[in-house]
Amino acid sequence: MTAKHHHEINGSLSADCMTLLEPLLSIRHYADGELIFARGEYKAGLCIVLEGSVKVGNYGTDGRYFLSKVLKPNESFGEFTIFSKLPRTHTAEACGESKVAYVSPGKLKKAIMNQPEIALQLLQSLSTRLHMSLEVMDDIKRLPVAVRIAKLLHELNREAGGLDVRSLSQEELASQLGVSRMVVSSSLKELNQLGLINKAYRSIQIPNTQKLLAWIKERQQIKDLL
Amino acid sequence: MTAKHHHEINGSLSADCMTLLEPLLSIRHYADGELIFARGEYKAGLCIVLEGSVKVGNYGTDGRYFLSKVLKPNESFGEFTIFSKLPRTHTAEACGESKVAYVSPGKLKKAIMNQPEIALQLLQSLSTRLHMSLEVMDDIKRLPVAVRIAKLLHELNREAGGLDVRSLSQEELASQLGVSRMVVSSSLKELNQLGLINKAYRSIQIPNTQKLLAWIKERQQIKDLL
DNA sequence: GTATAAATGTAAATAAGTTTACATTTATAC
DNA sequence: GTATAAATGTAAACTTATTTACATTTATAC
Repeated sequence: MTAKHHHEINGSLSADCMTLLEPLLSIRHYADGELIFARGEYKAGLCIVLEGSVKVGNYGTDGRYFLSKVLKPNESFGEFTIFSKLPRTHTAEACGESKVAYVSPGKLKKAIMNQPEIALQLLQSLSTRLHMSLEVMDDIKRLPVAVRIAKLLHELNREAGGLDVRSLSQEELASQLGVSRMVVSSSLKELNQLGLINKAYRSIQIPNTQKLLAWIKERQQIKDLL
Repeated sequence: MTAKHHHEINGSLSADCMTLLEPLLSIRHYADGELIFARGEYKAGLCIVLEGSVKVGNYGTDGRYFLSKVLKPNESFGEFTIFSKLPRTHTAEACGESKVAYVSPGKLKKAIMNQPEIALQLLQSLSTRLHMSLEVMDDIKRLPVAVRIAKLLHELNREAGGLDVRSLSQEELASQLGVSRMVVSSSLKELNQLGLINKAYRSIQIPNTQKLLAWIKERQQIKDLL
């Protein structure tokens, strides 16, 4: 991919967007594990993670937990409660001490009418996230778990800014991918033996990002993009 | 779900939105199977299906085809090429004689700045589609194929306006769900034996929508929304 | 009508991932 | 340091879906 065409794929809100939204925000603090929104609630509003993280997922009738995504600062959720009048379909909980901003539907819509740049920013975030979501769905359909784990690790590594992925349990990886912990364990063993990762207790290092990426690309099943 | 809260979940563009966008559209006709955009292309632009349908998917390096979605009139695609400057990640092909509208990035952005209502409409479409996509991903993680087929049939049936789903091969269903034709065949057999569908050659009828929905809800694994 | 192509049915062998169960390692609280 | 909890390793039994292979049914072109 040429430099000209290289763009970070990231669904979080840009600094510009945060500046534009700042006057609209009501800020709330949450303790670790505290409920932010529950599945089924009709209270609409855009939420933006400012500090800490937010776990979005659902509890099955049998008590099992299905994780959808762990949101980090500048990531938003709940757009559809504003623009599509749908109820909350996922439960959001603070993951560690967290600071979350809230924007009411009325305020946001009014702001968009006055400052359409806000809309452009939100459109960027939503279109990127839709795109990422569709890509992940494609991956689920065609890639074995080991490759999907490799992609997730690479992604987490990139987001964290090239650092090693500390304090990340295999349980969490499994939850994030929607697979069992056991298959994560054996896949990581495989990646480790190939020298693509260095695994330790609650920690995975990627010694060579390029090498990992090359390994993934070989297994993508579809033609590479430029 | 109360009437007050009932909303059709649908990612397509509203009639209002189509009216707003009308002056911006360049229209093109495509023959059956004709290429609209190929994976990797950088030509940005929003596309809206006006007539016929558009198949969005990708061809694997081994020739296998992975279908993402079949788009029907008033459904759009390619937003992320405008708002996120990403290349086309999927190949779009006409599926039968089709009429597709095209909006250039410049025109669309300018129109949004002048008429922010357009942005609200696009935000609705995108947030709904993101939401639907995340729901499907949840389903993939926790539901057996038979239930996912039932949900897809119910959805197709609803979209088609309560009619039977004609001219729908099991191959297409399999492609859409990303599973093999054989498991679709046996799942349909199961649904048929339960009296939830009537299947025939290239056609599936749903005799009782409520009954099918009830069967699905029993198997959703998570608490029903209201 | 008949031949052909498309779609569907079915079943055995295989593969991938889950579940269950328990051992082992590592961190942390006291 | 030691006890305890959390995380990880591993393997067998099981489940689900794929692959391969072929038979059968249905539509369509001639």
